[in-house]
Amino acid sequence: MDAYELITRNAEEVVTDEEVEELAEDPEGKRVYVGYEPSGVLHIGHMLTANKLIDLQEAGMEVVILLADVHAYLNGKGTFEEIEATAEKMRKQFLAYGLDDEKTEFVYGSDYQLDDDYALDLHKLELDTTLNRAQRAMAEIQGDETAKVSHVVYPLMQALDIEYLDLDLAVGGLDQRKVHMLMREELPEIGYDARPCLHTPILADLGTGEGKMSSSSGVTISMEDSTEDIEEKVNSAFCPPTRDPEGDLENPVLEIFQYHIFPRFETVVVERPDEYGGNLEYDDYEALADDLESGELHPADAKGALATYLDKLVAPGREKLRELEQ
RNA sequence: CCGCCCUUAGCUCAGACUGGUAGAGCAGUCGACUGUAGAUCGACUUGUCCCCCGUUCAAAUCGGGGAGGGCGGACCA
Repeated sequence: MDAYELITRNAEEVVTDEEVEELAEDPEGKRVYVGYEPSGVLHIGHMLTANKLIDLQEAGMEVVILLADVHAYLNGKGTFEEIEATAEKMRKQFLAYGLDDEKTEFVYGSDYQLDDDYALDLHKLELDTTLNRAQRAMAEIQGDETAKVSHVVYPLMQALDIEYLDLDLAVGGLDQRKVHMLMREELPEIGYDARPCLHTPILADLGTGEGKMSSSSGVTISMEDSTEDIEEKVNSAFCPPTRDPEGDLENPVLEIFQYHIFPRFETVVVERPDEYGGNLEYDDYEALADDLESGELHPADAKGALATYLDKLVAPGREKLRELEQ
């Protein structure tokens, strides 16, 4: 797999393709980031962007993880002390998950976001951005809450972070799209370069297969889950024997194979009783999805394998959490 | 500062006028059927009715006070 392919695989959107192609020509030492509001426990959504970061490290890039404590504060997630504690837990789980300690730089937002020059640049952005625009950028992150002033400052800081962390590429879920577009428009207005960005998809709800509605309600897999929890959640997942379920629905089991399992494992072995034809082995996602579609692979067997591999991904983080509690 | 509206199950809300031990839809849980899930049947669960004080035999409901949330306040029409 060449660098460009590795950098862009499984991305839902690349902005712009030309700019990323240029990065891919010499990825060594280029800086990329994802910003996370600290939460004590890593979940499957964090893991999805982390997978992309691992790809980028493999391509030779330097990864910056922003532990966005100030953002969390602005989003009403608690006191700084509380946020700090969860951020540290989060950092350790990312390392346990498989990010390279040598090539990963963890930065707290509060390390630089309270400096004078940052604050002045932020005000410059405020002066240049309409309330309406900032609020729209924030809508996905904010949910149903009534907008506070802190909520409109939030995306402006995200834009500014990309300059202050000296990045070459910004990564995020598709829910970050409007924030990144704001960044691309506004950074040049205050004299900085717009950066390219890369968006991972938002996977469908595991329980219902309903897509595109970011985080919120449904079943989620996290580092807190025991092996049994994972088996149970995966077993109760929506999984018709097809790649394209009726209507707007997606097949979340296939999605997890595509975005979480195959990027991290060379081969996937589906254990199957002789009664149903014995074990199956796959080297890539397409082969597995084809077999599910054709009926060669039964959803129940696919789920068994999915739970096994998901558990392998979660196990180190789960272990780390256990250590931290002692 | 002033005015109006809202607060009841996890969610959206009914019930308040006319006091009598709290309801619906969705969600959730459990069975049946499928070698998964869903769909479909069948059953089940769910409460600080925002808080305090008062009236009353009895308050989600009436009265007073408070909290939280939403919307509004010029001119023009």
